[in-house]
Amino acid sequence: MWPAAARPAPGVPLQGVAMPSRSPSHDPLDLPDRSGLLGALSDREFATLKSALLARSYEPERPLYYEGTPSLAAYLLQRGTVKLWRMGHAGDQHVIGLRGPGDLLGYRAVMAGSPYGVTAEPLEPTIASTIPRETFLALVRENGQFAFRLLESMARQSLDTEDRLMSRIQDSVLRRTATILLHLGSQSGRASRPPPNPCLPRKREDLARLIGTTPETLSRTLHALASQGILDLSNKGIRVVDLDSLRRLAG
Amino acid sequence: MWPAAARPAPGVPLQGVAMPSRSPSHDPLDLPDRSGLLGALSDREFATLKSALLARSYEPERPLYYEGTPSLAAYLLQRGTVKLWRMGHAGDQHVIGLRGPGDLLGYRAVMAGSPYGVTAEPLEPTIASTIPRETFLALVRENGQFAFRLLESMARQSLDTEDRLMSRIQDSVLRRTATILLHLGSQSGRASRPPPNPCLPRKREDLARLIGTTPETLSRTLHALASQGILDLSNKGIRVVDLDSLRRLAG
DNA sequence: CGGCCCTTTGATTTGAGTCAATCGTGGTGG
DNA sequence: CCACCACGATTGACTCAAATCAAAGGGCCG
Repeated sequence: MWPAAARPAPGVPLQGVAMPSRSPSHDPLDLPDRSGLLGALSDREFATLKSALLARSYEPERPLYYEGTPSLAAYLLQRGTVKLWRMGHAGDQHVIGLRGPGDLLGYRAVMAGSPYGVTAEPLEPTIASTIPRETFLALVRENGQFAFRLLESMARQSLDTEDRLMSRIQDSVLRRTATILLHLGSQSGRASRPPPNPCLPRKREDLARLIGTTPETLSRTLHALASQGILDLSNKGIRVVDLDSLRRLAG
Repeated sequence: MWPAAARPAPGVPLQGVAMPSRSPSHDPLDLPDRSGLLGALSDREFATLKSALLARSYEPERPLYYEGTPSLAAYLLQRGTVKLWRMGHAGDQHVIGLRGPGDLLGYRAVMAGSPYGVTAEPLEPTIASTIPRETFLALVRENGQFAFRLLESMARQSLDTEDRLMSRIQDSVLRRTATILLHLGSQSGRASRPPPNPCLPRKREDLARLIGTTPETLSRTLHALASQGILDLSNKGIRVVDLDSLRRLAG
């Protein structure tokens, strides 16, 4: 069903599979809050939901759920970053998007009544609450405002995903590389002036997969950019030298 | 904003811009019915909606709306087939999907509050009702069941689109061709035994864009399949001869 | 009959993947 | 302290699917 590499390695112990309960109110990150999507819930609904939730922690690379498996629940991400990817025929990963704290995961499959369309894999230690399928559906059915917000959210994400996939279909590796470099560079807050950008995957392979290419091709692309003085690849770290040229390449 | 070729040609008169009202019950195709998504509406809502609707006919190749323009309305498709496509950097079309009678168009952009993500272009003479943005949003806000059905529908379409785009990223033209042939063949109800399949775009170029390739490559692929006795390309119409082989190729 | 499209066929190009060899670097143990 | 190893990064050579460019073929309709 899923590639061996992605399956939980039997030998590796799971740390903190069941989240120990924390102090109930002083660490908001560990409890769902009502900002964002959940803001539409009434007090009663929120209370009901909380009682049905099962908060867990997840280790990096141990997915919350797997593409192709029955969608038994939605997940409310409370802490950490999760990468959503689809498996290629050769078992390779195609990253569809990233999600962060406050995001709701897996609800699309739940609403469609289909298996999960992606695998949701934490990039770092992550905490998420499980919302069982029926609980979630009841919530949507009974709360029009919640449904409305969900619609807005799903519509935006759908457009966003479509953009990302279209880019992979029609843009050259060079252009996609430039785009990612720009995107990842800016997203790290105060830009990439401090030489090593913490947001860029350290390994070439990870960056390559994010762009949707191979390490070899990425290497060539990066060095081509470096030889034009657009990047600086001095050991450990990619630094953008000529931001304007990079923007031009990204279109 | 959009390519000149796709913009409405100013000189061509629109036939039947305002749909004349027909006998109220004997031609259901020309009036919105309450099957499908609209089934969730109450009598009152349905009446209100009908009074707000503006039914129009559209000529082939004259889009209902254009990618990148403000999403002013959703459209209820009543007759005809509409192709949804995104523009490539070179102005080329990338077909995202097809929609038929009963489908709701453009609601994703309306819900997201963004410009349309695609261009909706009729493949044949088409009739559709315009649902102004605010009317639509009010409907969704006030009718939880409608919102719920919309969520289900959007979730399914989103997964479907993602599948289609992923397939374009990682499958060969041969495989994609086989898949489309299968898909379009079965979707036309009582299969493709009557020689010409009405659902297949009659022009090679449209089919090619749907598969995500060029007419030249599609022609080669089709004839390769024909020479293996899998297809019959006798003039006017593609007929599937060896369904099993086609399934095998589609994976 | 003669255009006009659309389709097909042929020849060539090309971007990127694959396979394979080499290079660097940092960690390890002798 | 240094040789050596392991692993990732780089470079090179080759392959390949599909796009592109270019040139015929058909049909169909006025």
